[in-house]
Amino acid sequence: MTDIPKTYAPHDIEEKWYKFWRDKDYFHAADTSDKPPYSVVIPPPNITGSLHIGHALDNALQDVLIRWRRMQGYNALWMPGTDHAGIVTEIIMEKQLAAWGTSREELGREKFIERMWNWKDESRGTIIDQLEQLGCSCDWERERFTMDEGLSKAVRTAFVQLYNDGLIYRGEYMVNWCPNCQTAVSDLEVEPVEIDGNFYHINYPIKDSDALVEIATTRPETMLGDTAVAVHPEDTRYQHLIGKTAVLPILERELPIIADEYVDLEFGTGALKVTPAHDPNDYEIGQRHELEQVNILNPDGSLNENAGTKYQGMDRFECRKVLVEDLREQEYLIRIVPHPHAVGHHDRCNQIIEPYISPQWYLNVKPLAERSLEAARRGDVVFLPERETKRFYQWMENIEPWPISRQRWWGHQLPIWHCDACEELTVAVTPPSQCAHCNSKEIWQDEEVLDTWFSSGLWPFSTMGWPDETEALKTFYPTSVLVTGWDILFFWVARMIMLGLQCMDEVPFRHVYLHALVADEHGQKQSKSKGNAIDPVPTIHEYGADAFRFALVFSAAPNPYIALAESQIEAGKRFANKIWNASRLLLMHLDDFQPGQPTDLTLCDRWIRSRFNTTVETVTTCLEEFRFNDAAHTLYEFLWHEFCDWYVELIKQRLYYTDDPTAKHTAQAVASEILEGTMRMLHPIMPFITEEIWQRLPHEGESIMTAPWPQPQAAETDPKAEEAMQTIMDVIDGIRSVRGEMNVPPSSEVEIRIQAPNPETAELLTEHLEEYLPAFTRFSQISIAEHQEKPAAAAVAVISDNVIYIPLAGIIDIEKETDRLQKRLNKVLKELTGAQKTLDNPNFVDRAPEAVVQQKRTRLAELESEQEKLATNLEMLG
RNA sequence: GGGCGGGUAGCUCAGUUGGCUAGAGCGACGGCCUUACAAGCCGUAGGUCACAGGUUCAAGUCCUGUUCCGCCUACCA
Repeated sequence: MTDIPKTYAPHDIEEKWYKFWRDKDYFHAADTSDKPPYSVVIPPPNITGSLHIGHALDNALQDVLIRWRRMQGYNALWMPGTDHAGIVTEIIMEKQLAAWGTSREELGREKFIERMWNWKDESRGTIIDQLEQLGCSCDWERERFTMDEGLSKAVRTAFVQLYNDGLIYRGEYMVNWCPNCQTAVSDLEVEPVEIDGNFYHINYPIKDSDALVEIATTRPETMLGDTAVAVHPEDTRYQHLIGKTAVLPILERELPIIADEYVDLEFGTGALKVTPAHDPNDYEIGQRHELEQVNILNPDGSLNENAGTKYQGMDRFECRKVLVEDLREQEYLIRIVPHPHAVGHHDRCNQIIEPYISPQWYLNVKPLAERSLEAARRGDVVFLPERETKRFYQWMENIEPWPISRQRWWGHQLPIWHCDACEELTVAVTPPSQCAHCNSKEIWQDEEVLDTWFSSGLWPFSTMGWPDETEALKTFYPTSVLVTGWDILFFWVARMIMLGLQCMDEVPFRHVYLHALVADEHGQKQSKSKGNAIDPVPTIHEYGADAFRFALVFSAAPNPYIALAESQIEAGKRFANKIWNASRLLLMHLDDFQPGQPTDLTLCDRWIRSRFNTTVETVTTCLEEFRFNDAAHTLYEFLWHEFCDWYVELIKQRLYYTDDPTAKHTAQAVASEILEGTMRMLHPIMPFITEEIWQRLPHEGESIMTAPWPQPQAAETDPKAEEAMQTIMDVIDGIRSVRGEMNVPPSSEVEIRIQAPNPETAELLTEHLEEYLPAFTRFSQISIAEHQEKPAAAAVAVISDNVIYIPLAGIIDIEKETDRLQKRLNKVLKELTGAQKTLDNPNFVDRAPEAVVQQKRTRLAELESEQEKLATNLEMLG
């Protein structure tokens, strides 16, 4: 037992235990079991990605829940897997190809996809390995990938169902087009970014007159696609122009001047150029007035033939520059006014999005959203923290059709076949050999792929084998809780709820816990470019997985952001070391321990058992309520500041020196029992160190992972022991405080005289203090009596109605002692006045609960006693 | 424009349905290498809980307003 290293070295044990758990198959949850089910599906990380701190938090919390429920006796499934992450992954690959001097077009679709799969196979291990390093107890034999065969079938099945229900349709509308990625994206993928733009004021001549109308635009190049000018119908400035025709500068296209209430009288010049093909509002106006749509852009963002020969082929931003110069030269340009405004950027590549009309596939989510809202309102799914419910409602209530097609290659190809013969569509789960309408063999599959979030939306049931009716689905669906960051509530959580209700007729999870995003220690978002990101892997290496996990869980308050400082991880490491060393001490004195029930329990034994019992209750409640940080905090406080600071110190006497084998045995038994139980409670947060220590302690079973979660034992709650210990600890603190403040060196032995007017207190202190005190401070002799004479030149501490005298001849400084006591007295007086005032108020006595009043009275009496004793002693100092 | 969250110790943050003396980690200061731990131990200082009202016997906690910060959402060219 003495071969335990002095400091905790995480690396030596982490790998060992993880392998042990896996070999024992503890992570696996059976499809059928007598145990009640508990299930969580992992938010699948990008298969080609690596673990960042947000993942670390997310998965640490899931592992806490899973390990805890598993210990509670649930058949706990943590379903792992990865996501193909369509566009981002493809962009990274394209960059790599460019570096190799080639491109996806050059390779062709088939070769490109082949490369993607190779890359996927190579990099899969990275993120999985990182999750393992973190200690995640995922059921690895169930690992899934969004593009594996089963999940692909699920995607096609869901698509076909939705199509047959008339919810999927194709249409040519205005979409957010990313010229860089050359695909449509949904509203959610567009991030408005404030830029320092300009307002370009331009004169449009009125046909057959010298009059001009001044318009203002932030995107002058779109004028090449203008097909009207609009004013507000009640705008007196422009009444005379309505119905007339303006002439587009440069292209000289004729533009009807129309009246539309959309136009804001106050904004700009009040006259709006209308570009139905390149602005969502103008598109609507165009629909209302049956305006022509002139598309001036190619998919790559360059200008097409409709823009005129001069501008054709230019990129849109280059065109803007040239065009503005031309307008200036031809005296159409009036002025350029700086105008900061938000412009949509693609969240995956950060390039400016263009509104663009193109044929896309849409999912009409409105009916699914209504069902989801009903389910949420009924409480079938509960959001935590509660404020997230409102966000969910708000988004669901204002939901727009979801454009689900992407003009990319990496992803699930639409299960749609076009027929060259009859031009009808065949939509099927399995590839058809002929057209369903005319039986022609001249069919080909649509080249587009689905939005990645479509397959992610099926994740809670596709991973369990849907559309097959598997045992896993029967057992584990709906899952118990989904744990993820609030930033993907709409992207992912909302879609899973909609698709879960659609495909499974039941919400995918009962609870959604939306945790914080991790920021740095100053509340700044962590990002690689800022250089303030904490990288989990080196962090685990430096501090250990347990320390890192503890820091994450300890910080996981229900806030939108966590400011995680390196110092908190450091604190986690120190905590691990504390656990290690407390265990080390105990283990060094367990050589002769024969497991068995402790017999003669002393006061402190009963106290620590009672405190442990309370801790079990608190921690369990915290976890039930997803208050992870409170759970961690409670355990930290108990283990460090109660068990280590007091209990362990108190039993050293019995462990080291006693000749009484029963006394020693009791100390050994209680201490190991408490530590063992605490390790079990701490296991979900710090799995490795707790297993290592648990294995060395007396225990039942082969792993802490499968050991039962501690149950509160009502019989061990002992308020009397807690009260008595509290009194003793207060007295000890009083003595320590005097010594500390008077700078009495720890080595010097002082005399202690305690006046305890209450006979019960006097008896308690007489019985225990002499025994307990040596663990905390040195003294030559101690006397406890109901009355004491104050020795000359003594320092004084007042604890409730007890007075502690410490004669300090030669050390004591009258002035310093006077200051010290006066300061205490002031503090007491301040609180006393307040308490007196409260109790003098008849309304308080009448209306406050009896317990609160009684509490206040007790406190007042205590304060009066302290005040009196402090005053007397001050007087004696002269 | 609409909505949400926040302002508590030098820093980062806890503070369950209003009710004991507002707490923790880190940092600061003073003292200790006491055979589990200096990644430690002991002690000390530091807060008119953003501001102004209100409800209540009682407000960091509930309500109203003001202000500052952050975020989400939205079609102002």
